[in-house]
Amino acid sequence: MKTPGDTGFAFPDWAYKPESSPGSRQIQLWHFILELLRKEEYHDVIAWQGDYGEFVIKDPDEVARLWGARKCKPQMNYDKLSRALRYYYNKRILHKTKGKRFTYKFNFNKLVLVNYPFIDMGSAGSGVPQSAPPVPSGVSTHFRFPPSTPSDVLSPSEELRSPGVFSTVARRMARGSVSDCSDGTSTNSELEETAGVGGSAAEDRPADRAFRNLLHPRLSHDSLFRVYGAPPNPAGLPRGAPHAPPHRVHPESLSPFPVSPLPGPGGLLAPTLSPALSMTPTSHLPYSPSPSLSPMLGSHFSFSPEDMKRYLQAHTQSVYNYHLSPRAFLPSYPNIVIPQPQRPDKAPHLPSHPLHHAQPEEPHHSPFKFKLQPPPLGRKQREVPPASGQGHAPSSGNTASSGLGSSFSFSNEHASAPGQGSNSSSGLMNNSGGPPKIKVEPISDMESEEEVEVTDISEEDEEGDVFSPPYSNGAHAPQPLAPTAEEEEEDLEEDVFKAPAAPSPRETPSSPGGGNSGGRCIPLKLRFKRRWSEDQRMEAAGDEAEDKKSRAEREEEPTPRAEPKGAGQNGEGKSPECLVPPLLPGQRRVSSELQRATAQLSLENNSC
DNA sequence: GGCGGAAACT
DNA sequence: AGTTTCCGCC
Repeated sequence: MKTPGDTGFAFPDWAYKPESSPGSRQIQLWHFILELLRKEEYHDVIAWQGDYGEFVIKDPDEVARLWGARKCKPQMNYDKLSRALRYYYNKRILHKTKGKRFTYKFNFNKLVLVNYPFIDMGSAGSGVPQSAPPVPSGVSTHFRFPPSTPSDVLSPSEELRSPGVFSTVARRMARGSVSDCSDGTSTNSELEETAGVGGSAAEDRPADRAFRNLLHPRLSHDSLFRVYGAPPNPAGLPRGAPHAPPHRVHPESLSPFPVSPLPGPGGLLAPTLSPALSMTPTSHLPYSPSPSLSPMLGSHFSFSPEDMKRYLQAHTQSVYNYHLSPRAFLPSYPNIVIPQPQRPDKAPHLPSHPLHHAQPEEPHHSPFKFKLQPPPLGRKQREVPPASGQGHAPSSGNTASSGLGSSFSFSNEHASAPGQGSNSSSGLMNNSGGPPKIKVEPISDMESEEEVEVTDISEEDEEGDVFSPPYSNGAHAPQPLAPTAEEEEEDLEEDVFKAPAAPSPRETPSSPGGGNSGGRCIPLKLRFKRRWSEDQRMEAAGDEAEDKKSRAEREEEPTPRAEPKGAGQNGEGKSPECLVPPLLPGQRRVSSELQRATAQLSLENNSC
């Protein structure tokens, strides 16, 4: 079956970085989960399993303990942790794999969005997201993203996403920032605390040691994506191997790939195949390393229309192949490299020093020059708590340099905006408080329009929600089924996708030809931003569809009212999975759009 | 075990 | 906003 070497699920490294969580200065649970998942030491407590993004918590108590330690919440337990996890359902960051205990699944698409609400390719040499899309490791191909420099765009402070694989930890260590917990010392974040933090003082686990290993730059840019592949670690540690060893890792060579090593997945539960996330090449989609990509591989991108076009197309394709949502994906990763099936190991840039924590990686500059959205920097950076240092309170965080956490947050417009905002129960929805919100059944709005309607490539259908496979028949239009619930999820992604791509007829002031009205580069950004906002607005208006509660508030009028939510949530019914056939047409459309957009962008870019 | 409302906390 | 805590329900 697949290449043994690359087994494992790889999430983009940004996914592992706490900093990447938008708006949160502290590590978020999903980040933490990801961290644990990527470490072999914890494979006996939590491990990938089944489809891409699916993981099982083998030892709930331990996971809870670790989480509690991390957050300095000694009383944490699985019940609480799981509640937090459940909140992710609404956000669509996570899904529960039904029928399997303690098994959840990440929604990669969502994560992308969350992390890159504004995708920026880094202007002037700044960064492209270094992260990588999930790679179908099974196939030996892996993506390679051009490393980028966060530079100005996102976080000047560099913290945000460093090119390397490092997580905060590394950075922290490097800069000696404080950890969130009491131990104000250097703390290596993550796991370490486990040992020394919250109550369970040093337990003396190997974690420490292991932890350190984690820091290794094993994932250099190139290897990034395969993240869990088999790095220089043939020893037998199946790094992120998908299979779930009952205890510790076994070198066994189970099917390395996420296909579904576990029992059950096969056909039993539909959930196993989550189209959206599943990168499993074998599974539903024929992943074909599209040759088209090859040309661009490695080479850097130039903004010429041709390149752009090709590039985007390639991306599109690849995205589709991987079942990723181009919307989210494309813009993010301009230079995807998909190596032919070969040993991933050959990555050019391997970790130079196994033990060296420092990240060697130097940001390569990406050739890209435009940035889609200006990073809303600033804003909350200031929040520097009086480092109390001890206690258990989550103090500190990062003091000095860290300001970046916020960089990702949506700009104000979005923050409150509907597009995403949907969340659960909390106060959001009720801004307006009393007035009953009317829920509009959106039905098709978003797609109808101009842009791309790649509707579904996206996600969720886990059991219906993850991304639906392409319509093989070309005949079907996207989402013939129910435009309802699941569909709207995609909107989010669409936004992303659209934003950059489409020259909006209406709003974009900049004329396609002249491109910039006025300020060259900046206008572009603004344009995107506006565009984005608009899209969101539109979608919001229309999509509301079922989103359970999330939608309630919509963006209409912001009325800050602290009202205890009315709770009117609609029952959410999960639709049984419905796989949608592959959409070819959509794809095509996308390409067109992309091309057009590309052209426009190119022009503009040039002007810059 | 899992879900989700509600309130509180940071 | 993102949990944390508590709880009733299935």
